[in-house]
Amino acid sequence: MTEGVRRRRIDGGGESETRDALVRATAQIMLEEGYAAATSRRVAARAGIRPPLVHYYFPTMDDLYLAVFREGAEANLKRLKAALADQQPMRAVLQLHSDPKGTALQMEFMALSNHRKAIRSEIAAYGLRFREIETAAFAMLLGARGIDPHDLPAVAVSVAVTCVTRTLVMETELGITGGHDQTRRLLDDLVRQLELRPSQTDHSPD
Amino acid sequence: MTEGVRRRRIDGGGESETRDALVRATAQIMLEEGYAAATSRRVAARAGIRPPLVHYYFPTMDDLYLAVFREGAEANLKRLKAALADQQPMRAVLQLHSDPKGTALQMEFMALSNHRKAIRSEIAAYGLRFREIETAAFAMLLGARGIDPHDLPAVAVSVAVTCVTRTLVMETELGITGGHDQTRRLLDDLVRQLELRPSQTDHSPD
DNA sequence: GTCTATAGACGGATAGAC
DNA sequence: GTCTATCCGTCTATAGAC
Repeated sequence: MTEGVRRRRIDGGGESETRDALVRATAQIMLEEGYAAATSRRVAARAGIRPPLVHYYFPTMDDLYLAVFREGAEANLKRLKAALADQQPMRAVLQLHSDPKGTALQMEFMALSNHRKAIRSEIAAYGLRFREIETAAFAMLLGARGIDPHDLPAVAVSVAVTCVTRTLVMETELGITGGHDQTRRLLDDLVRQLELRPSQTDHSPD
Repeated sequence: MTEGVRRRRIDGGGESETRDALVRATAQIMLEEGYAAATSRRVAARAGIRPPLVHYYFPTMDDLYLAVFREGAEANLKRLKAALADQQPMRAVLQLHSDPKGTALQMEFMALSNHRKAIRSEIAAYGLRFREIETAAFAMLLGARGIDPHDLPAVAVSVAVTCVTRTLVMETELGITGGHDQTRRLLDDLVRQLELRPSQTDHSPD
């Protein structure tokens, strides 16, 4: 198996310990100090290697950023599918959406995509895939409840869940939490209609 | 942050044409290419001056970023107050929240604040002020409609409006628009209760 | 107020030894 | 695969002439 001079190993994870350490280090730095701090020298230091080795695994920094995004996105889609297979899928999905690290990383990549066009399309593609899967699952839940899609479209629930959870996480990171509980209750009112509880426990005082 | 040696004119706008041009240029570059592209050299070029002059008006780049944020925030609060005084306040507020440029700039500053702590507290303070004003106004509208704050808290409406509009704008920028119309309808259902249309103003309890 | 010149740090990326 | 050494570009910021 001969390797081209310029075509280096920027493929999927699990093949090289160093490569995986680099991806992990980059994600951590992006989370802690923002994407602008994830320079080749700093990710190398965090991963315990020398800077030039970064370019052995990732010819350009964009390749590294894309690897971080792709592996995070793939892991997230796996988590989504697991959540949708949960006994209380809505509870599990809301919990997944409310993960602070996932949201923060997503924000960093959105900012990055502002001047790295290669990353922008990747984010959009992932966002579409995520929403399609979630919407299909919600549609089934709504259908099982006999809810008319015209009254409450599954895609609207998916979008609304994304909107509320993401913004609440961002504000919480900033230190703003006023009104969050009340807003979550609003979302719960919307979302409770989709939850088929195993024991139909009703604890909502109407 | 270097403190004290040189105290230059980094105060409010309107006093220097060059200073205002710098602030405008910085905002434009942040919008078009992201905050990382708003370097001293590039904002100088866009403003038609030489790089060192940037530091005459703004000792550090953080000072410049803060000026951009402060002036944008102040203008936005003015717009909010005008919208709340509109005959159809909810329509006007929703329109204000849906401004793509305002949202995009806000996102850039949130990303910036990740590793520029001085900016973080400024954003939080502005966010709190904005929400307080909006919530107070919504509370009056809800009260005029005789709606129990326990059923629909004004602060929850304010948060929900922020959540949905901001996320929809961000997704639209990315090229994702599926489900947006349906979600807006959902928000409208929530928000319509607050709108006192001119044709219905004769019905005002309390 | 605006400029030229430049210091000094940091960054991406490559060559080539081992 | 990993290293040392290095090139070259860009950045923030300052000094000082005008």
